[in-house]
Amino acid sequence: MDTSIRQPTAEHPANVTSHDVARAAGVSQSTVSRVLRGDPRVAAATRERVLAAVDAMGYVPSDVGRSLSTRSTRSIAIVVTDLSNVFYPYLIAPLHQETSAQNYRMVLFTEEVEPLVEGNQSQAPAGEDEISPLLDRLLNRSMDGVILTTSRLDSSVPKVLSRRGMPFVFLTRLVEGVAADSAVVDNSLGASLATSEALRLGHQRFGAIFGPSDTSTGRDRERGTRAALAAAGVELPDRMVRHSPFTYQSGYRAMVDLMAENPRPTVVICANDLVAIGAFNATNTLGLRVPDDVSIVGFDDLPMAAWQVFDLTTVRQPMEEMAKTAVRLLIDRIEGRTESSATRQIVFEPQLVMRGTLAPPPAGGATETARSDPPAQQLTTSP
Amino acid sequence: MDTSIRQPTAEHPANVTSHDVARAAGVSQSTVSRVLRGDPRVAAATRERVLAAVDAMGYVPSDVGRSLSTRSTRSIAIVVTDLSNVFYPYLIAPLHQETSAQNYRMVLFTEEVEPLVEGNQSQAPAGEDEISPLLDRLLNRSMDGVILTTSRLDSSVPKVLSRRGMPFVFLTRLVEGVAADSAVVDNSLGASLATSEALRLGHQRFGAIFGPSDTSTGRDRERGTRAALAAAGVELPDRMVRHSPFTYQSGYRAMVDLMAENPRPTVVICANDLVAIGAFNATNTLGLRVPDDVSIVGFDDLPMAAWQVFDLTTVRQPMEEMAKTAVRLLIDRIEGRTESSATRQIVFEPQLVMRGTLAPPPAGGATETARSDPPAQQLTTSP
DNA sequence: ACAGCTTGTGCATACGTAGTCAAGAGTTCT
DNA sequence: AGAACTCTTGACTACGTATGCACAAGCTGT
Repeated sequence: MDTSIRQPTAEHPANVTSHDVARAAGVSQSTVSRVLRGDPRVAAATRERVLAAVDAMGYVPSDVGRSLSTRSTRSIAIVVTDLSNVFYPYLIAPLHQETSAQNYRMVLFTEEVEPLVEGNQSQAPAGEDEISPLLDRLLNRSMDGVILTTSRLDSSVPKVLSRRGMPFVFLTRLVEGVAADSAVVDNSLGASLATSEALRLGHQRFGAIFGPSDTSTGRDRERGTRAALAAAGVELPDRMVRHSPFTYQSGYRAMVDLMAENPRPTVVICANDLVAIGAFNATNTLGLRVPDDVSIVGFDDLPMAAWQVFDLTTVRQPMEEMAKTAVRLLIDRIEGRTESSATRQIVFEPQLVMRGTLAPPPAGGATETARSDPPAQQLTTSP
Repeated sequence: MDTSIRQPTAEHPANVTSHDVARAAGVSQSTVSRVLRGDPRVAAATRERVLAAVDAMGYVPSDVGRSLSTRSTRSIAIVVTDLSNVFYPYLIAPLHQETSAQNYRMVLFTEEVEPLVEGNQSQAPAGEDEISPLLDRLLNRSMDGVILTTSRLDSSVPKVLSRRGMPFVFLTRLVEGVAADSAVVDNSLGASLATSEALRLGHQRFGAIFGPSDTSTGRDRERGTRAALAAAGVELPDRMVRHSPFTYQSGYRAMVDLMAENPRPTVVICANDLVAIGAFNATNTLGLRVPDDVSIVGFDDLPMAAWQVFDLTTVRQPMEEMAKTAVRLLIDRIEGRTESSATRQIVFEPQLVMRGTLAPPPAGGATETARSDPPAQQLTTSP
């Protein structure tokens, strides 16, 4: 009959548990649990009484208690690198939408560039993994599964997750040599679509700002572009190529750099939209007009690609659909709806979105700066 | 001596617990716990033995077990509305950085517009709160605290959190009538800075695209602009004012609409950068030049405001600092470092960032479309 | 040599929920 | 009327970690 056996920690006043509700309703804790889980084996009258007590006391079941008991946290980890990249919101929004719809929670993690700690316990026992802070947080059973969106090709994370039997899915980027479900666009095809269209419009002098070679997106888009050029017998000399991170700044700088080449390219294929927009702004600074002086092509089709001032020709990848697919693949696996052996690789079709930044090359193909030089200087175009 | 009493659920193969480690190391579970928590009262030799077992078995402590025991989850909820708004990455990135640095986890939630469920249990017992799905997830003790970034002024969430004793902080936007820590910029001052500068440059015919009136940011920025204009005796007729959500699209549309007014404003004060960029793009479509034909001012100073093509004059709010401050305020409160009575309202200084979109009005003050009309038509400028 | 202290360790329990098992009360069937 | 059932409920335990308490062993000082 005492009001409370457990002292309520005084910190969070009303820390009502199912035991408290049970006592108030004059039933056992099991019955409270059954009522709340919707178990049919409860008499209607009892159910009413319990629900009344729940309401009166403002009881909210503890998720932690439930997780411990069910060994499921209904939480999904999203691992990204550069959170401030404008690319992410368009991935995170649909990810959140889908996880939420499936009654899962979404937790963000960033994969720090692993700083290769000095051989602390380098002689770890056979079969053991180095547990980085990130891996620790993914493996401490607070997460039911993981979505990897930004793995570099050499990341150890997927390997460890795989070895530990932690469900995970690749989204956007892949890491090879690890069997896992994935949702990606055909990056190589996308890049070749854009490149082929530029060729069709008559471009012969290509420039490219490719992404980092240690990402599958960077590498595959580069491959697609090179393949399309090779098929057309058009060369892409090294001096027309830059590699840079997927950022505005690096796109800007690479473009300034490329435009100093002589003769300069008539079209520049960019690693993604953000890089392309950086490049676009560089042309603005340099006093060059797009597409009159130089054409630009992006990749992703972010909403801002369609903004009037850019009107960027780009390759669309269905990010929303990809994100939602990734969540579904993952939850299927978490909830055991996937035969554990086979992995599912979902590859989406890219689509070329024609807008205003890709047009035929300037008439004559000569550039302004090239005018003062003898034409076809370093050009080795095969006809 | 039996290898395992508990059958390992067969689902996640290696589900090693501290008991397993203890058995392997020949110590008690308590000792394992103490070693891992860094408790000094453990003999060096024992510590070694335990750590060796931990390594060999790849043991990772269960966060759920720990949370249940410590009644702390080290998780912070971030509540936002429109996740795909480009504004958020610049908030989320520093939030994540700081939570991560303080060894907390960051979980994203969205506040759906509460659909006002039909009076289900409208006669809830006195003092009881309607628990929406969001509130349920915030109150189920899986979160140590909450950062509210987008509350509309009429949101019930802060009130309920407050009544339940759940620590929370307002970031960017406020809700009045609820005592809570907050980190916001002085929106009113910021807007008046921008407006005053436009006045100083000679503008007399103002237009404004204000934000939603049910947000503190929208309302306060509107107030600041109106106050500055009133102080200068300059009118802001209703036909020169639009209210719209904080989005690109709505900025674009409102600007098209405003530019059809006759005479049209010589400067348009925008609710934030995204709206301003929408407005900027609209001028582009309409064939108007910025700032030659019309000046535009934003608010926020997103990185893209500095992009060459925009070069947007705007009011900077230190989002990174604000975000990190919010996290610190919250963690102080969670960890009981704040006297529970007093709340801390941190107000940051806005700063006008002069760039290229704000300049003196067109010479003569007459606009092209106004040329066909008698000048000073509806103008009631006091000298 | 003995009281008192320090150090190191294990035992037992709390945290809040889910779910297993058993038991009591009623019901139906033969 | 007794057997077999169904329905409803409570007692109990598992989940994995942290920690208060007790206790054993070693150590110090007089």
